[in-house]
Amino acid sequence: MHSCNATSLTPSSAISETSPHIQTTFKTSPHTLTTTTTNKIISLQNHTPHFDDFTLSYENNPDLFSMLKSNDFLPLENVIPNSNPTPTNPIRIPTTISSNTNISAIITPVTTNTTFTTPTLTTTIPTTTSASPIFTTIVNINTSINGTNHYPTILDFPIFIGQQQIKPNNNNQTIFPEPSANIEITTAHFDLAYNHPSVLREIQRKCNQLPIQVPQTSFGVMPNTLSRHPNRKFWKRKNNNVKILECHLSAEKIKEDPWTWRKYGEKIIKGSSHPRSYYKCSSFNVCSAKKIVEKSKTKENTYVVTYKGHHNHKEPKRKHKFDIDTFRNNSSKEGLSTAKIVESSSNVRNMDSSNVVITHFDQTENINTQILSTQSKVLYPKNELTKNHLLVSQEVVSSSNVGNLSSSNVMMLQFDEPKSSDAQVFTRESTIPYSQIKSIESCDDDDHHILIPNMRAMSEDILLDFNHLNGGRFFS
DNA sequence: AGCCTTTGACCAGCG
DNA sequence: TCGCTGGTCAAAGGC
Repeated sequence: MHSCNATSLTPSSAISETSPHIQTTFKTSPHTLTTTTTNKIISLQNHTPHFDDFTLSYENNPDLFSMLKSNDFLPLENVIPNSNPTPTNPIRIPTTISSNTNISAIITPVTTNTTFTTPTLTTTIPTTTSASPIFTTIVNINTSINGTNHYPTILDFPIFIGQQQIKPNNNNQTIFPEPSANIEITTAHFDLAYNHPSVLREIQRKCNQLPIQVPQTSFGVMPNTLSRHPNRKFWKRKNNNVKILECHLSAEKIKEDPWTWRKYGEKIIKGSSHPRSYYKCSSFNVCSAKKIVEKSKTKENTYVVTYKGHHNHKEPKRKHKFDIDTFRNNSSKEGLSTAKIVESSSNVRNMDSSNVVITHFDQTENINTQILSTQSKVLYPKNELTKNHLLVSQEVVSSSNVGNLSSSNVMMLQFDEPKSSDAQVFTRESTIPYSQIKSIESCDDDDHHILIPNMRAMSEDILLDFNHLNGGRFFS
Protein backbone atom coordinates (compact mmCIF):
# COMPACT_ATOMS: atom_id res chain seq x y z
CA MET A 1 0.00 0.00 0.00
CA HIS A 2 2.72 2.37 0.80
CA SER A 3 3.82 2.50 -2.76
CA CYS A 4 0.66 4.11 -3.92
CA ASN A 5 1.26 7.77 -4.06
CA ALA A 6 -1.65 9.95 -4.78
CA THR A 7 -1.06 13.18 -6.50
CA SER A 8 -4.22 13.78 -8.36
CA LEU A 9 -7.59 13.37 -6.90
CA THR A 10 -9.32 15.39 -9.46
CA PRO A 11 -12.73 16.58 -8.50
CA SER A 12 -15.43 15.04 -10.56
CA SER A 13 -13.06 12.91 -12.47
CA ALA A 14 -14.46 9.53 -13.24
CA ILE A 15 -13.09 6.17 -12.42
CA SER A 16 -14.63 3.25 -14.13
CA GLU A 17 -14.84 -0.28 -13.03
CA THR A 18 -15.08 -2.63 -15.93
CA SER A 19 -15.65 -5.99 -14.48
CA PRO A 20 -17.12 -8.49 -16.85
CA HIS A 21 -20.08 -8.67 -14.55
CA ILE A 22 -20.34 -5.22 -13.20
CA GLN A 23 -20.31 -1.88 -14.84
CA THR A 24 -20.03 0.89 -12.40
CA THR A 25 -18.81 4.41 -12.49
CA PHE A 26 -18.08 6.28 -9.36
CA LYS A 27 -17.04 9.83 -9.31
CA THR A 28 -14.34 11.10 -7.12
CA SER A 29 -14.92 14.13 -5.06
CA PRO A 30 -12.88 17.05 -3.91
CA HIS A 31 -10.75 16.56 -0.90
CA THR A 32 -13.04 18.51 1.25
CA LEU A 33 -15.46 15.71 1.58
CA THR A 34 -16.59 15.64 5.16
CA THR A 35 -18.93 13.10 6.52
CA THR A 36 -19.48 11.53 9.85
CA THR A 37 -20.67 8.31 11.21
CA THR A 38 -23.12 8.11 13.98
CA ASN A 39 -20.69 9.44 16.44
CA LYS A 40 -17.42 9.70 14.70
CA ILE A 41 -15.63 12.86 13.87
CA ILE A 42 -14.44 13.26 10.38
CA SER A 43 -12.75 16.22 8.98
CA LEU A 44 -10.83 15.94 5.79
CA GLN A 45 -9.14 19.03 4.65
CA ASN A 46 -5.85 19.73 3.05
CA HIS A 47 -4.62 16.30 3.71
CA THR A 48 -1.78 14.87 1.77
CA PRO A 49 -3.03 12.11 -0.41
CA HIS A 50 -0.71 9.23 -0.85
CA PHE A 51 -2.48 7.12 -3.35
CA ASP A 52 -2.63 7.81 -6.97
CA ASP A 53 -5.76 6.86 -8.78
CA PHE A 54 -6.01 3.90 -6.55
CA THR A 55 -8.90 1.67 -7.28
CA LEU A 56 -10.05 -1.35 -5.50
CA SER A 57 -12.31 -3.91 -6.91
CA TYR A 58 -14.17 -6.58 -5.12
CA GLU A 59 -15.32 -9.64 -6.85
CA ASN A 60 -15.59 -13.13 -5.57
CA ASN A 61 -13.16 -12.51 -2.84
CA PRO A 62 -13.97 -11.05 0.51
CA ASP A 63 -10.36 -10.62 1.45
CA LEU A 64 -9.99 -7.22 0.00
CA PHE A 65 -6.56 -6.37 1.14
CA SER A 66 -5.07 -9.64 2.01
CA MET A 67 -2.71 -9.55 -0.88
CA LEU A 68 -0.98 -6.83 0.94
CA LYS A 69 -0.61 -8.61 4.17
CA SER A 70 -1.87 -12.09 4.02
CA ASN A 71 -3.53 -13.18 7.21
CA ASP A 72 -3.22 -9.77 8.75
CA PHE A 73 -6.38 -8.11 7.62
CA LEU A 74 -9.96 -8.69 8.25
CA PRO A 75 -12.48 -8.36 5.54
CA LEU A 76 -13.20 -4.68 5.68
CA GLU A 77 -16.86 -5.27 6.04
CA ASN A 78 -16.14 -6.47 9.51
CA VAL A 79 -14.33 -3.43 10.67
CA ILE A 80 -16.37 -0.44 9.66
CA PRO A 81 -18.32 0.12 12.78
CA ASN A 82 -21.53 1.70 13.64
CA SER A 83 -22.82 3.27 10.52
CA ASN A 84 -25.88 1.20 10.69
CA PRO A 85 -28.42 2.64 8.33
CA THR A 86 -32.02 2.88 9.24
CA PRO A 87 -33.84 2.31 6.02
CA THR A 88 -37.55 2.13 5.99
CA ASN A 89 -38.57 -0.92 4.07
CA PRO A 90 -35.60 -0.92 1.82
CA ILE A 91 -35.90 -3.03 -1.25
CA ARG A 92 -32.74 -4.21 -2.80
CA ILE A 93 -32.89 -4.67 -6.49
CA PRO A 94 -29.85 -6.10 -8.12
CA THR A 95 -29.02 -4.34 -11.30
CA THR A 96 -26.72 -7.05 -12.42
CA ILE A 97 -27.55 -10.66 -12.06
CA SER A 98 -25.25 -13.39 -13.14
CA SER A 99 -25.90 -17.04 -13.33
CA ASN A 100 -22.43 -17.56 -12.14
CA THR A 101 -22.95 -18.40 -8.54
CA ASN A 102 -19.41 -17.48 -7.77
CA ILE A 103 -20.26 -13.89 -8.18
CA SER A 104 -20.87 -12.56 -4.76
CA ALA A 105 -20.58 -8.90 -5.40
CA ILE A 106 -23.37 -7.28 -7.25
CA ILE A 107 -24.30 -3.69 -7.51
CA THR A 108 -27.45 -3.41 -5.53
CA PRO A 109 -29.21 -0.12 -5.42
CA VAL A 110 -31.39 0.30 -2.43
CA THR A 111 -34.84 1.49 -3.16
CA THR A 112 -37.35 2.53 -0.67
CA ASN A 113 -40.93 3.46 -0.96
CA THR A 114 -40.72 5.75 1.96
CA THR A 115 -37.91 7.72 3.40
CA PHE A 116 -34.47 6.45 3.92
CA THR A 117 -32.27 7.81 6.59
CA THR A 118 -28.94 8.00 4.97
CA PRO A 119 -26.26 6.89 7.30
CA THR A 120 -23.21 8.99 7.28
CA LEU A 121 -19.89 7.51 6.64
CA THR A 122 -16.57 7.70 8.25
CA THR A 123 -14.40 8.83 5.47
CA THR A 124 -11.24 9.91 7.10
CA ILE A 125 -9.76 8.93 10.35
CA PRO A 126 -6.16 9.72 10.93
CA THR A 127 -4.25 6.64 11.63
CA THR A 128 -4.16 5.50 15.17
CA THR A 129 -0.43 5.44 15.01
CA SER A 130 0.57 8.95 15.56
CA ALA A 131 3.31 9.22 13.00
CA SER A 132 1.18 8.12 10.12
CA PRO A 133 0.17 10.69 7.59
CA ILE A 134 -3.21 10.41 6.06
CA PHE A 135 -3.34 8.03 3.21
CA THR A 136 -6.26 8.55 1.00
CA THR A 137 -7.53 6.54 -1.81
CA ILE A 138 -10.61 6.40 -3.87
CA VAL A 139 -12.23 3.08 -3.77
CA ASN A 140 -14.71 1.62 -6.13
CA ILE A 141 -16.60 -0.97 -4.28
CA ASN A 142 -19.44 -3.14 -5.32
CA THR A 143 -22.03 -3.94 -2.81
CA SER A 144 -23.05 -7.21 -1.44
CA ILE A 145 -26.37 -8.37 -2.66
CA ASN A 146 -27.22 -9.64 0.74
CA GLY A 147 -26.13 -6.71 2.79
CA THR A 148 -27.74 -8.09 5.84
CA ASN A 149 -24.87 -7.72 8.21
CA HIS A 150 -25.57 -6.07 11.47
CA TYR A 151 -22.99 -3.53 10.56
CA PRO A 152 -23.23 -2.36 7.02
CA THR A 153 -20.21 -3.44 5.22
CA ILE A 154 -17.91 -1.15 3.40
CA LEU A 155 -19.30 -2.84 0.39
CA ASP A 156 -22.57 -1.22 1.11
CA PHE A 157 -21.23 2.27 1.18
CA PRO A 158 -21.71 3.08 -2.47
CA ILE A 159 -25.33 2.30 -2.07
CA PHE A 160 -25.85 4.05 1.17
CA ILE A 161 -23.94 7.07 0.18
CA GLY A 162 -25.15 7.37 -3.31
CA GLN A 163 -28.64 6.35 -2.63
CA GLN A 164 -31.36 8.60 -3.74
CA GLN A 165 -35.04 8.45 -3.71
CA ILE A 166 -36.05 6.28 -6.59
CA LYS A 167 -39.11 7.56 -8.24
CA PRO A 168 -40.87 6.58 -11.39
CA ASN A 169 -40.44 8.97 -14.25
CA ASN A 170 -43.19 10.27 -16.44
CA ASN A 171 -43.44 6.94 -18.20
CA ASN A 172 -43.85 5.26 -14.88
CA GLN A 173 -40.49 3.63 -15.29
CA THR A 174 -38.33 3.25 -12.27
CA ILE A 175 -35.15 5.19 -12.59
CA PHE A 176 -32.27 3.84 -10.67
CA PRO A 177 -29.77 6.39 -9.59
CA GLU A 178 -26.35 6.09 -10.95
CA PRO A 179 -24.37 4.28 -8.33
CA SER A 180 -22.18 7.06 -7.21
CA ALA A 181 -20.08 6.90 -4.17
CA ASN A 182 -17.25 8.95 -2.95
CA ILE A 183 -15.42 6.80 -0.54
CA GLU A 184 -12.08 7.79 0.65
CA ILE A 185 -10.22 5.12 2.45
CA THR A 186 -7.32 6.07 4.57
CA THR A 187 -4.71 4.15 6.37
CA ALA A 188 -6.99 4.53 9.28
CA HIS A 189 -9.22 2.01 7.68
CA PHE A 190 -6.34 -0.28 7.33
CA ASP A 191 -5.47 0.43 10.87
CA LEU A 192 -8.97 -0.44 11.78
CA ALA A 193 -8.56 -3.69 10.03
CA TYR A 194 -5.13 -4.23 11.40
CA ASN A 195 -6.19 -3.41 14.88
CA HIS A 196 -9.35 -5.35 14.96
CA PRO A 197 -9.54 -7.74 17.88
CA SER A 198 -9.60 -10.74 15.66
CA VAL A 199 -6.55 -9.45 13.91
CA LEU A 200 -5.02 -9.20 17.29
CA ARG A 201 -5.73 -12.85 17.75
CA GLU A 202 -3.96 -13.44 14.50
CA ILE A 203 -1.04 -11.43 15.73
CA GLN A 204 -0.95 -13.43 18.87
CA ARG A 205 -1.09 -16.55 16.82
CA LYS A 206 1.87 -15.30 14.89
CA CYS A 207 3.72 -14.56 18.04
CA ASN A 208 3.11 -18.10 19.12
CA GLN A 209 4.65 -19.27 15.88
CA LEU A 210 1.65 -21.22 14.84
CA PRO A 211 1.58 -22.23 11.23
CA ILE A 212 0.28 -19.70 8.81
CA GLN A 213 -3.07 -20.57 7.49
CA VAL A 214 -3.14 -20.48 3.76
CA PRO A 215 -5.89 -18.15 2.77
CA GLN A 216 -8.63 -19.37 0.55
CA THR A 217 -8.64 -17.86 -2.84
CA SER A 218 -11.44 -17.87 -5.26
CA PHE A 219 -9.27 -18.43 -8.23
CA GLY A 220 -6.57 -20.92 -8.71
CA VAL A 221 -3.21 -21.07 -10.22
CA MET A 222 -2.12 -24.11 -12.01
CA PRO A 223 0.80 -25.56 -10.13
CA ASN A 224 4.10 -25.32 -11.84
CA THR A 225 4.48 -29.04 -11.51
CA LEU A 226 2.00 -29.69 -14.24
CA SER A 227 3.71 -30.93 -17.29
CA ARG A 228 2.83 -29.74 -20.69
CA HIS A 229 0.91 -32.88 -21.41
CA PRO A 230 -1.58 -32.69 -24.27
CA ASN A 231 -4.33 -33.88 -21.99
CA ARG A 232 -3.64 -31.46 -19.25
CA LYS A 233 -6.33 -29.02 -18.42
CA PHE A 234 -5.81 -25.43 -17.60
CA TRP A 235 -7.40 -24.02 -14.59
CA LYS A 236 -10.71 -22.55 -15.48
CA ARG A 237 -9.76 -19.11 -16.48
CA LYS A 238 -13.25 -17.98 -15.88
CA ASN A 239 -12.43 -17.54 -12.24
CA ASN A 240 -9.37 -15.57 -12.98
CA ASN A 241 -11.45 -12.51 -13.53
CA VAL A 242 -10.97 -11.82 -9.89
CA LYS A 243 -9.19 -8.56 -9.63
CA ILE A 244 -8.09 -7.86 -6.17
CA LEU A 245 -6.39 -4.57 -6.40
CA GLU A 246 -5.35 -2.13 -9.03
CA CYS A 247 -3.31 0.95 -8.55
CA HIS A 248 -1.28 3.34 -10.58
CA LEU A 249 2.30 3.53 -9.50
CA SER A 250 5.38 5.29 -10.58
CA ALA A 251 8.37 3.19 -11.51
CA GLU A 252 10.01 4.20 -8.29
CA LYS A 253 7.09 3.06 -6.26
CA ILE A 254 6.98 -0.25 -8.02
CA LYS A 255 10.51 -0.86 -6.90
CA GLU A 256 9.40 -0.50 -3.33
CA ASP A 257 7.27 -3.56 -3.60
CA PRO A 258 8.59 -5.74 -0.80
CA TRP A 259 7.58 -8.99 -2.41
CA THR A 260 9.70 -10.86 -4.87
CA TRP A 261 8.27 -11.62 -8.26
CA ARG A 262 9.21 -13.69 -11.24
CA LYS A 263 8.08 -12.64 -14.65
CA TYR A 264 6.37 -15.45 -16.47
CA GLY A 265 4.90 -13.80 -19.47
CA GLU A 266 4.49 -10.74 -21.53
CA LYS A 267 1.73 -9.95 -23.89
CA ILE A 268 0.98 -7.27 -26.37
CA ILE A 269 -2.50 -6.13 -25.60
CA LYS A 270 -4.69 -5.00 -28.39
CA GLY A 271 -5.18 -1.29 -28.35
CA SER A 272 -2.28 -0.71 -26.05
CA SER A 273 1.08 0.50 -27.14
CA HIS A 274 2.73 -1.08 -24.15
CA PRO A 275 3.08 -4.78 -23.41
CA ARG A 276 1.56 -6.27 -20.34
CA SER A 277 3.88 -8.18 -18.06
CA TYR A 278 2.80 -11.02 -15.85
CA TYR A 279 4.51 -11.81 -12.59
CA LYS A 280 4.17 -14.54 -10.03
CA CYS A 281 5.34 -14.45 -6.50
CA SER A 282 8.70 -16.11 -6.53
CA SER A 283 8.52 -17.44 -3.03
CA PHE A 284 9.62 -20.98 -2.38
CA ASN A 285 6.09 -21.57 -1.29
CA VAL A 286 3.54 -22.34 -3.90
CA CYS A 287 2.08 -18.91 -3.69
CA SER A 288 -0.88 -17.82 -5.73
CA ALA A 289 -0.10 -14.15 -5.64
CA LYS A 290 0.38 -12.53 -8.99
CA LYS A 291 0.68 -9.11 -10.36
CA ILE A 292 0.24 -7.65 -13.78
CA VAL A 293 2.10 -4.56 -14.79
CA GLU A 294 1.29 -2.42 -17.74
CA LYS A 295 2.43 1.04 -18.57
CA SER A 296 -0.30 3.56 -18.26
CA LYS A 297 -1.80 4.72 -21.50
CA THR A 298 -2.51 8.11 -20.13
CA LYS A 299 0.16 8.97 -17.65
CA GLU A 300 3.81 9.24 -18.27
CA ASN A 301 6.06 7.27 -15.98
CA THR A 302 3.08 5.55 -14.46
CA TYR A 303 2.27 1.88 -14.43
CA VAL A 304 -0.99 0.16 -13.86
CA VAL A 305 -0.31 -2.61 -11.40
CA THR A 306 -2.94 -5.21 -10.74
CA TYR A 307 -2.45 -7.55 -7.85
CA LYS A 308 -4.24 -10.85 -7.73
CA GLY A 309 -4.42 -13.49 -5.12
CA HIS A 310 -2.81 -13.83 -1.78
CA HIS A 311 0.60 -14.40 -0.45
CA ASN A 312 0.46 -17.45 1.73
CA HIS A 313 3.74 -16.66 3.39
CA LYS A 314 5.51 -13.86 5.09
CA GLU A 315 7.11 -11.03 3.27
CA PRO A 316 10.63 -11.83 2.24
CA LYS A 317 13.39 -10.29 4.21
CA ARG A 318 13.61 -6.68 3.37
CA LYS A 319 16.14 -5.38 0.99
CA HIS A 320 16.69 -2.44 3.30
CA LYS A 321 18.69 -2.72 6.41
CA PHE A 322 17.70 -1.64 9.83
CA ASP A 323 18.36 -2.76 13.31
CA ILE A 324 15.14 -3.71 14.94
CA ASP A 325 16.70 -3.90 18.36
CA THR A 326 18.06 -0.41 17.99
CA PHE A 327 14.70 0.75 16.82
CA ARG A 328 12.99 -0.86 19.76
CA ASN A 329 15.50 0.52 22.18
CA ASN A 330 15.15 4.00 20.82
CA SER A 331 11.42 3.71 20.95
CA SER A 332 11.66 2.50 24.46
CA LYS A 333 13.84 5.40 25.49
CA GLU A 334 11.54 7.87 23.89
CA GLY A 335 8.54 6.27 25.43
CA LEU A 336 9.90 6.31 28.89
CA SER A 337 11.44 9.72 28.78
CA THR A 338 8.80 11.74 27.08
CA ALA A 339 5.81 10.78 29.09
CA LYS A 340 4.40 13.99 30.22
CA ILE A 341 1.29 15.96 29.83
CA VAL A 342 2.28 19.25 28.40
CA GLU A 343 -0.94 21.12 28.09
CA SER A 344 -4.29 21.21 29.65
CA SER A 345 -7.56 21.35 27.87
CA SER A 346 -7.87 25.03 28.56
CA ASN A 347 -5.12 25.64 26.13
CA VAL A 348 -6.61 23.70 23.35
CA ARG A 349 -8.24 26.67 21.76
CA ASN A 350 -4.98 28.49 21.48
CA MET A 351 -2.84 25.81 20.14
CA ASP A 352 -1.79 25.43 16.60
CA SER A 353 -4.20 22.77 15.69
CA SER A 354 -3.11 21.74 12.27
CA ASN A 355 -2.87 18.04 12.03
CA VAL A 356 -4.20 17.54 15.46
CA VAL A 357 -5.43 14.23 16.58
CA ILE A 358 -7.92 14.31 19.34
CA THR A 359 -8.17 11.17 21.31
CA HIS A 360 -11.00 10.89 23.65
CA PHE A 361 -10.15 8.74 26.56
CA ASP A 362 -13.26 7.66 28.29
CA GLN A 363 -14.28 5.90 31.37
CA THR A 364 -17.85 5.12 31.98
CA GLU A 365 -18.01 7.85 34.55
CA ASN A 366 -15.34 10.20 33.38
CA ILE A 367 -14.06 11.62 30.20
CA ASN A 368 -10.56 12.56 29.52
CA THR A 369 -9.54 14.13 26.31
CA GLN A 370 -6.10 14.03 24.94
CA ILE A 371 -4.89 15.84 21.93
CA LEU A 372 -2.03 14.57 19.96
CA SER A 373 -0.38 15.89 16.94
CA THR A 374 -0.55 13.51 14.06
CA GLN A 375 3.18 13.61 14.28
CA SER A 376 3.14 12.46 17.86
CA LYS A 377 4.73 9.23 18.70
CA VAL A 378 2.32 7.26 20.75
CA LEU A 379 4.66 5.35 22.94
CA TYR A 380 4.00 3.76 26.22
CA PRO A 381 5.70 1.85 28.92
CA LYS A 382 6.01 -1.85 28.82
CA ASN A 383 2.98 -3.69 29.93
CA GLU A 384 2.45 -7.38 29.62
CA LEU A 385 -1.21 -6.88 29.15
CA THR A 386 -0.75 -4.81 26.08
CA LYS A 387 1.40 -7.29 24.28
CA ASN A 388 1.50 -5.72 20.88
CA HIS A 389 -1.02 -3.00 21.19
CA LEU A 390 -2.63 -0.47 23.30
CA LEU A 391 -6.30 -0.86 23.21
CA VAL A 392 -8.54 2.08 22.82
CA SER A 393 -12.12 2.27 21.93
CA GLN A 394 -13.20 4.39 19.10
CA GLU A 395 -16.21 6.01 20.53
CA VAL A 396 -16.15 9.54 19.32
CA VAL A 397 -18.14 12.26 20.86
CA SER A 398 -17.88 15.59 19.22
CA SER A 399 -15.29 18.01 18.04
CA SER A 400 -17.12 20.66 19.95
CA ASN A 401 -15.39 19.29 22.98
CA VAL A 402 -12.33 21.13 21.93
CA GLY A 403 -13.94 24.43 21.33
CA ASN A 404 -12.99 26.35 18.28
CA LEU A 405 -10.35 23.96 17.25
CA SER A 406 -9.95 24.46 13.56
CA SER A 407 -8.00 21.35 13.12
CA SER A 408 -8.10 19.20 10.13
CA ASN A 409 -7.74 15.50 10.28
CA VAL A 410 -9.38 15.16 13.58
CA MET A 411 -9.76 11.86 15.20
CA MET A 412 -11.11 11.08 18.57
CA LEU A 413 -10.52 7.93 20.42
CA GLN A 414 -11.71 6.73 23.72
CA PHE A 415 -9.64 5.06 26.30
CA ASP A 416 -11.22 3.26 29.16
CA GLU A 417 -9.02 3.86 32.06
CA PRO A 418 -8.54 7.53 32.89
CA LYS A 419 -10.30 8.82 35.91
CA SER A 420 -9.77 12.45 35.24
CA SER A 421 -12.11 14.58 33.28
CA ASP A 422 -9.35 17.02 32.49
CA ALA A 423 -8.38 17.20 28.93
CA GLN A 424 -4.79 16.52 28.22
CA VAL A 425 -2.83 17.72 25.31
CA PHE A 426 0.02 15.64 24.17
CA THR A 427 2.67 16.98 21.95
CA ARG A 428 5.07 15.05 19.89
CA GLU A 429 6.52 12.05 21.54
CA SER A 430 3.90 12.07 24.18
CA THR A 431 3.29 8.90 26.00
CA ILE A 432 -0.03 7.52 26.94
CA PRO A 433 0.16 6.77 30.63
CA TYR A 434 -0.02 3.35 32.07
CA SER A 435 -3.30 4.10 33.64
CA GLN A 436 -4.92 4.44 30.27
CA ILE A 437 -3.88 1.09 29.04
CA LYS A 438 -6.62 -1.39 28.97
CA SER A 439 -6.33 -5.08 28.96
CA ILE A 440 -6.69 -6.59 25.57
CA GLU A 441 -8.43 -9.63 26.81
CA SER A 442 -11.24 -7.75 28.37
CA CYS A 443 -12.27 -6.21 25.12
CA ASP A 444 -11.66 -8.97 22.72
CA ASP A 445 -15.13 -9.09 21.36
CA ASP A 446 -15.72 -5.42 21.01
CA ASP A 447 -15.89 -4.30 17.45
CA HIS A 448 -15.49 -0.71 18.40
CA HIS A 449 -12.01 -0.90 19.66
CA ILE A 450 -8.85 -0.12 17.92
CA LEU A 451 -5.36 -0.85 19.00
CA ILE A 452 -2.30 1.25 18.94
CA PRO A 453 0.60 -0.92 18.03
CA ASN A 454 3.18 -1.32 20.71
CA MET A 455 6.28 -1.47 18.65
CA ARG A 456 8.54 -2.26 21.49
CA ALA A 457 6.72 -5.47 22.13
CA MET A 458 6.17 -6.45 18.56
CA SER A 459 7.83 -9.42 17.07
CA GLU A 460 10.05 -8.66 14.15
CA ASP A 461 7.45 -9.91 11.74
CA ILE A 462 4.76 -7.76 13.17
CA LEU A 463 7.05 -4.79 13.32
CA LEU A 464 7.95 -5.21 9.71
CA ASP A 465 4.34 -5.59 8.79
CA PHE A 466 3.47 -2.55 10.79
CA ASN A 467 6.15 -0.54 9.13
CA HIS A 468 4.99 -1.74 5.78
CA LEU A 469 1.45 -0.88 6.63
CA ASN A 470 2.54 2.59 7.49
CA GLY A 471 4.38 3.20 4.32
CA GLY A 472 7.80 2.35 5.59
CA ARG A 473 8.07 5.55 7.52
CA PHE A 474 9.56 4.10 10.63
CA PHE A 475 12.51 2.59 8.98
CA SER A 476 13.52 2.08 5.43
C1' DA B 1 24.15 -23.07 -9.85
C1' DG B 2 20.30 -20.62 -9.26
C1' DC B 3 17.22 -17.31 -10.39
C1' DC B 4 15.69 -14.29 -13.64
C1' DT B 5 13.76 -12.56 -18.24
C1' DT B 6 12.50 -13.41 -22.93
C1' DT B 7 9.61 -15.34 -26.22
C1' DG B 8 6.94 -18.35 -29.14
C1' DA B 9 3.53 -21.72 -28.47
C1' DC B 10 -0.39 -23.33 -26.17
C1' DC B 11 -4.82 -22.89 -24.04
C1' DA B 12 -9.57 -21.20 -22.47
C1' DG B 13 -13.09 -18.11 -23.02
C1' DC B 14 -15.93 -15.64 -25.85
C1' DG B 15 -18.41 -13.68 -29.68
C1' DT C 1 -16.99 -24.13 -35.49
C1' DC C 2 -13.72 -20.68 -35.88
C1' DG C 3 -10.94 -16.83 -35.03
C1' DC C 4 -9.54 -13.45 -31.77
C1' DT C 5 -7.75 -12.21 -27.37
C1' DG C 6 -5.55 -12.52 -23.10
C1' DG C 7 -3.34 -15.57 -19.75
C1' DT C 8 0.06 -19.15 -19.10
C1' DC C 9 3.74 -22.42 -20.02
C1' DA C 10 8.34 -23.72 -20.47
C1' DA C 11 12.61 -23.85 -23.13
C1' DA C 12 16.42 -21.02 -23.90
C1' DG C 13 19.49 -17.76 -22.68
C1' DG C 14 21.36 -14.05 -19.55
C1' DC C 15 23.20 -12.45 -15.28
